[in-house]
Amino acid sequence: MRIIPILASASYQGFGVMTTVDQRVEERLSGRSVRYTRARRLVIGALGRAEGPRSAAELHDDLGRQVPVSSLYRSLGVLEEAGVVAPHHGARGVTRYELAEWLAGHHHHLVCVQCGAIEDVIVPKGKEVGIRELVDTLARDSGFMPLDHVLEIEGRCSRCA
Amino acid sequence: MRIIPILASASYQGFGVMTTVDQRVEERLSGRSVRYTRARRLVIGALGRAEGPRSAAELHDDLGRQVPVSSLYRSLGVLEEAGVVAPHHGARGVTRYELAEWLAGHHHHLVCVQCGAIEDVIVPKGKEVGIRELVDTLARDSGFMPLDHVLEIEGRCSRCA
DNA sequence: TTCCTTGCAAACGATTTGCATTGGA
DNA sequence: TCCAATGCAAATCGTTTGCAAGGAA
Repeated sequence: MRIIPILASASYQGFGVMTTVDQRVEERLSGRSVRYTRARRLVIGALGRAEGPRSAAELHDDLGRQVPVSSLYRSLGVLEEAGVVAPHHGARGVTRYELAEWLAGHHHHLVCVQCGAIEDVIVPKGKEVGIRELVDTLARDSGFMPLDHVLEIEGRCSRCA
Repeated sequence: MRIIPILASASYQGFGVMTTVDQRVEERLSGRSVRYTRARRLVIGALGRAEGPRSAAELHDDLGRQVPVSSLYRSLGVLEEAGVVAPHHGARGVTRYELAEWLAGHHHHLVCVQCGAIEDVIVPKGKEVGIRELVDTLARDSGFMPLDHVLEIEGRCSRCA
């Protein structure tokens, strides 16, 4: 989520000055009696540094293979349950995770159909409001209760073009 | 894709009167020297009848288990390669397929986070133009070559609400 | 102590593939 | 005819889980 420096930075959304992602996660987890263990901290750190959603295997590499893949799956599961990370389902049945929106800010995805890489993008506020209204209308008209939305832009990234 | 009767119907986009999905697929495949076999016809028929993307397992049921799952995977692979169907990656590593946009018309998805069901929706033309412009801008600004886009609206469907 | 987390390996489920057989242009 | 498509079973690959050991409260 590094692309969104402003939203992801220290003081965001009512958290006082100098509240880091790590601190906000810690607070949320303790409020739910969920331990913020070493492995979980490493995962949050890696996701905070990533440019987009990461899979368990990718995180395993990102973290220098010091955390076994099965533990990553378990950590990701707990963090997802706690609403700290959110899953994204991509090609070849791979699930990638990213920090939840209250941590990373609302954004959309550029998905490379060639190499599978996913990059985050943010939409200018004005446009985003338009999208949200559209989403609400479409959902309501179908008796659907909208919770979130993502605009997935598929194409070829600069490297694969 | 049944939700989009007008776009999916007989005469669409420059194909003469009474051109069915089946005929258009036949034409496209023969133009590429790809056989339109019994299994492939059944798959196209089932997708044409579906309300949204279907997985290999779901198609297996839809077709009364007369086509083995492995054959469905192979048919879907060929049809995807030929640009006749398009994949959608969902929860639990399940890939669902739908007719490509030139057959089904451009649309978006309502994804139920509870049961995983996906429903197609179309956006009024005016709004859709706005989305397309936004997509082009966002992609270009990131050195990305946009090919397609889907607005995924996640929420709870009427049955799960 | 007591409950939660971790690591390893076995289990699972979706998808892919090898191979012998069948089918379509 | 003759290569491509199919069916079945075995193999893959991402992900989940059982179980014993390690940690924190």
